[in-house]
Amino acid sequence: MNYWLVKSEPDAFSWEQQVARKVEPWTGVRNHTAKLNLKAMKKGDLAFFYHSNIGKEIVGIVKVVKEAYPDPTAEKGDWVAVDMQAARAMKAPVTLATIKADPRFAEMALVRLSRLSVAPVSETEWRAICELGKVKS
DNA sequence: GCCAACGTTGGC
DNA sequence: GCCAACGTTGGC
Repeated sequence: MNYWLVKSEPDAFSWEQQVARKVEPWTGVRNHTAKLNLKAMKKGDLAFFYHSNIGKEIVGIVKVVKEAYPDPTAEKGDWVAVDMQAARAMKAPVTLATIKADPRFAEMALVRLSRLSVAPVSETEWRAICELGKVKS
């Protein structure tokens, strides 16, 4: 069981839309590092849903319900998508500012590789963020 | 194969 | 609106 963090600009696709549609393909990733992370996802893995640009906070948790398959939105190249299902909302959104201010998260990919849109999260980090967000991990 | 120029992402 | 970080492109 692995943990992840996926970013979306709420202008393009928000947590509210994810909740409304329940299961949604996670498409449009066009970065090789992010693609490798998508391919490493297993059914049942959990990911934080992060709002980039607007909000800059973790707002919910999604579950991988379908492992990597060819991204239907890609015109060429072997890009992949996974299907995500809304699992639960953070009771208290965890902001980037909070994460940056907390030394426990100094090594997080979210902090160190700010442009990476699909990033791994360690189990320790996962538990700590769930605590801050007041949801079960 | 190197590197400068340029484009994109995303935080501030 | 600016800028840092990073990826991509194209000339050589």
